Amino acid sequence: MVSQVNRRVLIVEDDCDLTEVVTLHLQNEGYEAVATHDGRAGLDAFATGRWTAILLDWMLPGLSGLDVLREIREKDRQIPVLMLTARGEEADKVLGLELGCDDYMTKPFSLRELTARLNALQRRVELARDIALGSSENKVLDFDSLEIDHAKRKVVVRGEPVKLTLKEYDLLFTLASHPGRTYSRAQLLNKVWDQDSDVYEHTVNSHVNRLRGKIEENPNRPRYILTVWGIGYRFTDDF
Amino acid sequence: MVSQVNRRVLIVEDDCDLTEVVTLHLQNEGYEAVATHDGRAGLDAFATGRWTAILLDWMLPGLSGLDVLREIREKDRQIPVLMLTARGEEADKVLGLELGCDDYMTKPFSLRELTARLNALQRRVELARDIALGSSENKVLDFDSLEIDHAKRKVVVRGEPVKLTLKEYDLLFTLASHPGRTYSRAQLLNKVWDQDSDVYEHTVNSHVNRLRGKIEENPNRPRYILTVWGIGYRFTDDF
DNA sequence: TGCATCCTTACATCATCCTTACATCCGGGT
DNA sequence: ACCCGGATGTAAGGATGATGTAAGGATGCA
Repeated sequence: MVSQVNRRVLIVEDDCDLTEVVTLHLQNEGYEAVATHDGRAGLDAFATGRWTAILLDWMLPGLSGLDVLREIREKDRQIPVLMLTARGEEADKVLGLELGCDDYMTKPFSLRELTARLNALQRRVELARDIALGSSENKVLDFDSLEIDHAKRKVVVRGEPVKLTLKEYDLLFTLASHPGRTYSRAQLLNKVWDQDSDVYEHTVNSHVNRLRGKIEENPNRPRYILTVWGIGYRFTDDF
Repeated sequence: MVSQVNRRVLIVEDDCDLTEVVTLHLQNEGYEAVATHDGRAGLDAFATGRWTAILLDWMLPGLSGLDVLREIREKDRQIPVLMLTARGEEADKVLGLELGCDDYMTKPFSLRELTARLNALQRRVELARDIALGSSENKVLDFDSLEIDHAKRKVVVRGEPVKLTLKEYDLLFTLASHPGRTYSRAQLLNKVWDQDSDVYEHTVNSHVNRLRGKIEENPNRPRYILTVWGIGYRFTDDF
């Protein structure tokens, strides 16, 4: 599961039964969730600025959901807003989305889908923040003394950068992406080599051999790339 | 209306009638839209790196939409993906969203809602990019003996100002903006050259060659602009 | 027209890859 | 325990295709 550090959702919805269910469910999913029951209270809560997302009902007593959305967007263009509504009218959805909400769900909705959509939204803003902060978006596979930085296609073994060729790298990355999973030579040919290149399966052995020579301490007693006799190869899952 | 500069959508959907309608509609809305009709073609198109969003069908011949999503997310965690599907199953939606798509629509859908959701997604990433750029714009990239002043488009190497042509500068800046990241020639063509200029990939080599001649001490043993064999080029990150 | 820049082209050079041949290992049957 | 056949390990070299390089013609702008 993704790191759900400090996701705090403000719920603005007048139906108390619904808010209770949603609140509990989101709390179960690791969110901090607080409900308010009309637009004014919602805006006051929003003003505290402690929220990472907002769940906003369309139909509210007093200020409408749209009014609330508008006021929110005047102050904060960034915070993700997911609107809820009993109406399924296309025109309403379009209007809501154009006014700056990020997603739109029609009642009745499934709690799991609500959570999933909320998660997707939170993931996106968290990603954006990470990038803005400069922490690279690199996916780095990190095994005990073997690191694979896929964005840079760089491999470091026991502290030393290692120069791998195209095929060597692709082969390693494919295997290391699913530690413990066994790939036949044919499967590796399909993944690493061109689809229709007619290449001997033995070629895989050859490349595995050179790869081991570069990343294993004892190539004849490999620790990372293991042979599955009669089947193929797998990356170890001893981590 | 928000600045709709260069929104380019890649559509991956096997139903040709549908893609045609969607393509036309999106073009009407100011998008550049191109359709591919199976997963493999979609991934190939994705690899060019010229898209700002992806519209992805769940059911595809060959690779499934989920497979495509997975491969896309391995390479790019950022690009917004909107999934389309005939199924309305909650479990599917949840799965898709958890695997990293940003929104999910069930067929049949309204074109206006599709556009609205796509707009909302694009707005969000553009916002994120603006924020990210705001913090790094006008920055002077300063490598050990190579300075790039982007506001002035001036480059100084080992104390000496160097005169670069338009393309040379754009190429250098693109690469140097993300040290360590590898760009394929196709990606560089898309970033540095006009989108639809049909230029040989070898042209990139040619420019890299001249650029090296101007900024490298030993052009045949480059220190800044490195070749990634079989892939493309990258700016060194040895700083 | 003159100039700078760019794209193409042709050719040289180089890294990588596939193959090949042979050694070694494994597992099952006797 | 031994042997055998097939699977795997190993290393080297030529073929292949990618990249480096330089020159010249095309293009656009002053």
